[in-house]
Amino acid sequence: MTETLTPGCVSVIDDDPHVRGSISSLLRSCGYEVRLYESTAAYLAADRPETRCCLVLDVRLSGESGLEFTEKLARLAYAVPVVLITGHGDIPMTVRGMRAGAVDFLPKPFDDDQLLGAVEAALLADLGRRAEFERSLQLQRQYDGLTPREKEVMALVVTGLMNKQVAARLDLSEITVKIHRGNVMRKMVAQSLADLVRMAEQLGVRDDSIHRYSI
Amino acid sequence: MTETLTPGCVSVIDDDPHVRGSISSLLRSCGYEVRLYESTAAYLAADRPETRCCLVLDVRLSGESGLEFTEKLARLAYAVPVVLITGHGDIPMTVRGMRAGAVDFLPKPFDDDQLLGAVEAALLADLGRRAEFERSLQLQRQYDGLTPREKEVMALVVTGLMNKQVAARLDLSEITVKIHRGNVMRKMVAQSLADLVRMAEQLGVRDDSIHRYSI
DNA sequence: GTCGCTATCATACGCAGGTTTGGGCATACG
DNA sequence: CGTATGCCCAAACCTGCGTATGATAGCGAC
Repeated sequence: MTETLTPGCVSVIDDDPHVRGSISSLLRSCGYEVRLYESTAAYLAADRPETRCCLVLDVRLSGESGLEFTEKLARLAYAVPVVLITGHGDIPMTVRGMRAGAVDFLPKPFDDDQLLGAVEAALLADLGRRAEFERSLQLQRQYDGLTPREKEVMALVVTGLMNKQVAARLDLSEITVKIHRGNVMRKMVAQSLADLVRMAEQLGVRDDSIHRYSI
Repeated sequence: MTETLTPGCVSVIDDDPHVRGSISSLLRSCGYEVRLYESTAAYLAADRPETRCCLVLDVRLSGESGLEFTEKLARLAYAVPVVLITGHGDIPMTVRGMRAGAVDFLPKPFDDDQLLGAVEAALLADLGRRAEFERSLQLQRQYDGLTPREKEVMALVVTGLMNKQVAARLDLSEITVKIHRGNVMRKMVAQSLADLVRMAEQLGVRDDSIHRYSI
């Protein structure tokens, strides 16, 4: 019965071998790739899956708690979607898990369909997140290729300053600003100022010394 | 003991008069303005507070459930932060509430401090949300003031097209595009193309007929 | 019908953006 | 020491943008 819509890799972290086994057999029977870990440390030590993936994580673990780990993951640039499961859950724990960005929070025992639904949602979430992450990584690589001066010029240009104003602010001649600006456009592979502005927005690049009138 | 950091108005919706009364006295003693309702319908019928505000909402209500109401609120442009409270909560209910965007989910009975903390967090959230809402409202008003043609020109301009290209796409002469473009800048109160691009981003204005190479 | 708004276009001027060519200076790396 | 890189500037040139000024035309409101 392989009716999986979005195939992918599910990493299961649970310190109970029996739980790992039953979840594993369920997911595998549906066509998912499954990797099993007994602790968050073991998971971190392993390689990341290349394909779409998610995490099924027990809240109560011997080492680091599943909640703490979820919160830690949320602080990363690229967070894997997490499905939390627990045998002894309560409402405050659920609140904390969901706040940390968990896709779902399932109290044991749960139906097969509940877990499958949560895993499916998590893999679907990873689809979009992964694409966005790749884009922002590429953008960051381009931005890192700029020289310090070019970054300064870019920050001022995307705030809407004219070359003349940029030159005054950086104590340069206008022609120099034009050259830097041209370099920025080429290195960032921006085909228009509008493009560059959107890239800067996504990178969080802006001039701190200016108080903007809008946004 | 008025040690409130962010004063504001708390609307309490609970069908139990006793609960309303006790929550009310607690919040009032801390300096909050409190309004009491016995149903979501009664809340909707009343005026919205002008100041910073939040909602304390019982999950189990006689009419519309608190969860449904929270989900409905979340679909609005400007959603009031909600603190959910319940006497008979479980984990799936908590998951649903938090997914709907609730700030907190408190099982009864709760400590005074728990409610106060949640209300404080909700009011703080409303601070930022309210400012952002005002800005986007203002922006929308300006955008609505554009003529259809001006909106078309704006959409193409912020994607990075030159006047010449915009003219070709709309089958106009370049000078006409320039005039429309000037009108757009003036009506949107944008001081630079960069400003206009950011405004368009926030408004969700973009040209659908073009496949963008980035973002 | 007249007023006002929208939309269209033309000519022309001034300013801003962008590139090329060419040059000078400092620093870092081998 | 030579080379590369980053940074700076200038003259010249082309293109694009923005704004007058002026003119025509359709359309809805009063």
